[in-house]
Amino acid sequence: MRWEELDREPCSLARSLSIVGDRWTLLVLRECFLRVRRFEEFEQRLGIARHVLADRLKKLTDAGVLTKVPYQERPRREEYRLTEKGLDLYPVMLSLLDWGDKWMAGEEGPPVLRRHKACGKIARAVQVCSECGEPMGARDMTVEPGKGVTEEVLPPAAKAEGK
Amino acid sequence: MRWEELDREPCSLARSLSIVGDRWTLLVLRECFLRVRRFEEFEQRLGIARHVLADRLKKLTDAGVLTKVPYQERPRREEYRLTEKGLDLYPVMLSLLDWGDKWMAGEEGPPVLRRHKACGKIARAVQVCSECGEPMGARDMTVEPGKGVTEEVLPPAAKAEGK
DNA sequence: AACATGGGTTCCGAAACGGAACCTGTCAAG
DNA sequence: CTTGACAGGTTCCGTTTCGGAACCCATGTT
Repeated sequence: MRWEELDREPCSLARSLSIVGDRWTLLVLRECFLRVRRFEEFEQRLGIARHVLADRLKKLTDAGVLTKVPYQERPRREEYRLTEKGLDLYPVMLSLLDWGDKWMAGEEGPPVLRRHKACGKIARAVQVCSECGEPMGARDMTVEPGKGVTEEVLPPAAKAEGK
Repeated sequence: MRWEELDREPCSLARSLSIVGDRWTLLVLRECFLRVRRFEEFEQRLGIARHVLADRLKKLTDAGVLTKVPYQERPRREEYRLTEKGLDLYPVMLSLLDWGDKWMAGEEGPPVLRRHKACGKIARAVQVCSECGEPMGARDMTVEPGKGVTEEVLPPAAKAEGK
């Protein structure tokens, strides 16, 4: 599996990682969700090398995750904003945040708290089934090949389990 | 922000990424969730360079995400299994899978389908609030600093919003 | 003795990264 | 009308990391 061809792998995880699966991209997107939008502000807050930042912003824009919107002409300046596709990455951020809160926080607990506007409480996310509303854990699921994918892409152990 | 110090950043996302935020780690973990456990099988299914695989497995084991369990003595052979900490990464996998299914699938739809054992249907995950059960979207949340974190870590736009 | 097996380690050239310097429009000040 | 500032990059160079192949090692089989 080569990195440049990840986006054509028959696996949605691999395809997602072709966009967000590197050192910096998800940190850039964290800033986007915190409403950071300008090159300099990304750079200062992240301490990322400028050319790496430029490259990530370009890739995210090309991928349709961010979009450049002008905020002044003469000289033309543009800022980066999340598209719908980008906003849809929120569950990814949230699940990583929750995992970090649970497993990587020290004595002091989570460094940043998230409050749910609807109920006003500090909350974490629970994943439930889109069809029945019951919780979805790692071992509550079976996998099966979709269209255009052969059985072999799934390892024997995973296939056996579906039977 | 230096890569080697990511695990001490006051941000659960950064801390999570210090473990899973590179090219290969989440793909290795995908295989783990598909019940792949042995060095050779990881290598063959992923096409990863052997020393990179050895390094990732060691780091995941050191981090407590995987554990080595012997499956034979003489010669001693060990396989890698997900710990509870590792199984807890399922929401991360699932949210990346769902995003890829939605945004990166072509004409043919998602390459692999996930069926929820509880209801028997092909399903995706929905994130709901652990406190009130209502959906949690990107703009349904506000952030506030936790213990030991000063206001400055949050950008002005994010702070203004909480008011 | 020769070969196979599982799980690595070593070595080398290519790619990605970190840090600093430099470039490009535009405007404001001296 | 030169100088400087600002935002947003690009270029260059030395260090890490990666991809690919070769090699190592304990054991068991032919």
